[in-house]
Amino acid sequence: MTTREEQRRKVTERLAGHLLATGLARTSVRQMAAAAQVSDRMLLYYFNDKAEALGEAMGHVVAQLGGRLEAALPAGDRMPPERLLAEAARIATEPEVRPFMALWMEVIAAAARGEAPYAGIARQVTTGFLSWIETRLDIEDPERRNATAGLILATVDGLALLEIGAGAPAALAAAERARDVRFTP
Amino acid sequence: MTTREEQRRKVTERLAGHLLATGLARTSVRQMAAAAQVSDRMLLYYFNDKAEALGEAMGHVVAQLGGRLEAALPAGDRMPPERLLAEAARIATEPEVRPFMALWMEVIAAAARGEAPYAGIARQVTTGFLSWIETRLDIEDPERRNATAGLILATVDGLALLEIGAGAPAALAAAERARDVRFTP
DNA sequence: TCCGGAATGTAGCGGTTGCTACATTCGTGC
DNA sequence: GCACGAATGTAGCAACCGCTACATTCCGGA
Repeated sequence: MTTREEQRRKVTERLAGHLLATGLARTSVRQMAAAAQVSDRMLLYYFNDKAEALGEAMGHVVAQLGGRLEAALPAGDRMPPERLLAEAARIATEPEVRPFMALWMEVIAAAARGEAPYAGIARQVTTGFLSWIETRLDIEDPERRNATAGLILATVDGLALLEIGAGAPAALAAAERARDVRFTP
Repeated sequence: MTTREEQRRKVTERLAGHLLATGLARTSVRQMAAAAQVSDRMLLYYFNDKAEALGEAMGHVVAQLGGRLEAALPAGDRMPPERLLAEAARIATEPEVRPFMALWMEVIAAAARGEAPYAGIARQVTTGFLSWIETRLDIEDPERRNATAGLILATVDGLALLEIGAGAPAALAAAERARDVRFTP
């Protein structure tokens, strides 16, 4: 028989996949249980409540994305903001990364509306992104580096947002145009 | 006795206010009815169903924002993308406009998740924003003008998004940094 | 072999959702 | 004054929500 911890791990992975595939739309306890191939009764046995299950799954998703980002653009070599913006836009529009961005939009929106687990998650992920960007910027002044990281993150997130509202071609054209951006000084 | 059309108009206005004040969180039929000072039975008498009521209210909100944008930056005088980006960022962070941006984020997220009335609304509003920006850009080439408008919209929306995830000060610093952006050529 | 605790199933609670059937009140034209 | 349609209230439906009480099954240790 599989122990509770094992099942919890397995369910977490399946839930993460489910989130990436369908977003936050199908996250009722019964729907999550079905996606994890488990009865709803058992889902709430493995996790104390729905928020814990969702939080665990989101954590798994974030870790996955973290690894992917690290692989795509290893830390260590710093670059000017123009190049980092282009790289970030490129990565964010990769087919494998786009489910993450879509989910990310939903989390942000849920956080904006103050839904319980999401506000904390959004804050945590945002600061993670910001420091990821900052450690790759070759800007000396910390304040300017931080502000620039914010602007780059805003632009990349905004491109994902544009894709939702105006379609992929428009977003792609705008991402292309982002290559013409220069930061002064 | 007030006729159905009158009530419908009044309820639409109140619903628009409710949406701006509380977002999409409290949009069950009963909650909307309470906000409109009307019984839920009557709300569904004035409108055929919930989607129609929400759509009407969102339309009212959009029209309101449209007027505000027109007043803040009248059409007619075209400007370089750098200045328009700065102006747009300034307008989007005005206290009176921020409820619109917050609601806008939620609509986009709902659209991303494919919820019924929101996908259409998001598309309509996005193209409205894009053309608003385009008609104020002094770029000759239509394709470049369109792509630039998309990038400006993405940046402004992204700043609103950053505010949710990282707080107002970080978003403000990034918005400030957006003044240093130059477009080439 | 049996016992105890972990794992699992069954059933259902109280609440909210969007929506509607039915009855009643109301104002107006005749 | 009365009839008729518009306007409104009352009550409730079936589906879903998160969660849980209770019973049962299962397996390892004594």
